[in-house]
Amino acid sequence: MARHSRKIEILDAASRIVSQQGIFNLTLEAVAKEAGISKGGLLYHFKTKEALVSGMVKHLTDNYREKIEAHVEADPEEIGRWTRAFLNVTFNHVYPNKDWNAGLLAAKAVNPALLKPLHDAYKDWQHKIENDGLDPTDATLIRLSTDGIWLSELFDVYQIEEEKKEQVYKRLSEWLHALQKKEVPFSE
Amino acid sequence: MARHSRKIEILDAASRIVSQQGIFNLTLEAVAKEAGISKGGLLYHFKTKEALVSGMVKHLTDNYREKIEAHVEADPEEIGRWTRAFLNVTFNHVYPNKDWNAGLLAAKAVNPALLKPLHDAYKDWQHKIENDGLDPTDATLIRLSTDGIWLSELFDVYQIEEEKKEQVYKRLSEWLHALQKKEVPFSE
DNA sequence: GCGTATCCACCGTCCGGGTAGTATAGTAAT
DNA sequence: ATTACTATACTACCCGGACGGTGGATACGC
Repeated sequence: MARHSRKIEILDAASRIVSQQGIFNLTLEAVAKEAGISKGGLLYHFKTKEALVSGMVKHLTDNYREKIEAHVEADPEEIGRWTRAFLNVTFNHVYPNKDWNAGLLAAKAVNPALLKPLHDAYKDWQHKIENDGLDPTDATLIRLSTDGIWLSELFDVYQIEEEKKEQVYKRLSEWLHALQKKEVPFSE
Repeated sequence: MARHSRKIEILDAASRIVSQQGIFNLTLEAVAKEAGISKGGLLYHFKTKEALVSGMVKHLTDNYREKIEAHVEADPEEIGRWTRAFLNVTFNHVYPNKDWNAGLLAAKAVNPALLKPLHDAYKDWQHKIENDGLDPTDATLIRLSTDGIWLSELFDVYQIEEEKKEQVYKRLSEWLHALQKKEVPFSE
């Protein structure tokens, strides 16, 4: 058995607890139980609670990064690559997966500085999106709408019907397609 | 002295603690101290911690509602009223005020069901925005971008320069203005 | 116009329960 | 011998909530 995958099992268990039972139930004992491990075993892998939460953020950031990079590489069209990757990955992978939110909430509660890996990823993407061969402000707006869907669902303020959700996604994709036509020269 | 304003002072104190020190420091004692009151006095006004957080959500929802309604009433142009109000109020009042976030985070942590007043407000606004005399999908996109700005800043994943922020706002306003021209018949 | 009863807004303390983290002793596989 | 744990016990602390006050304002009876 890949022994080091145990760490990821623990991270997943922690995420499940946060998304199903909330931050205040993220106790070391609860995580140990959910992961099918003893408290001592948990502390062997993560020396403090903060280290555990830090691991959650790193884990989700790595996954997010991987998915976006894979999408960019598989995209035959150069213009709008990053914006398209961000839209599609966020909408289809991140957004429906409640556990992504758990890391955010846990970090924000325990110590916001732990969000740094995610900040760095976003700084990177924002830069890529602004230099994606599209009008940078329009590309940024597509990014923001996408985040808006994700994050407003996190607080259950989305309040948009399932059917409209698809329409929004379609409209965003079409808009992105149209933006390709009025190409903006790459600035780098 | 308006004695019942004391409740609002307590709510503000609680918000300050959450936004400056995080959820885990939102203890009754800390709130009491920040509000310049004793713990017993605090419990007189809010019988449980949950009641306190519930008060935070209600307070911010009421403020949000008032501001949006005032904006709608002051708007001479009928088409796009609600979308414009949502954009302007969120961008200029809610978004720069960190304390608005505190209520969200506190409720999500303590008991997500406490967010109901805010859900109801959003449900209302979303309905108004979809029937604002504009193309409903485009209007929804404007709403989502606006939320995206607000909420991504909450997790510090905004990562967009100050200057670009204004550009985004301007682009959104222009877009809204352009949408007015290709009017869509009111559906109600 | 004076005593008194009630109520309001608030104070200070105490207690039971829970939690992070430490310690320690042991096990099984490599 | 080291790694990767299990199991249990213990400490030191903290927090929510209950409870029993208290001074001052207001209302009521006579």
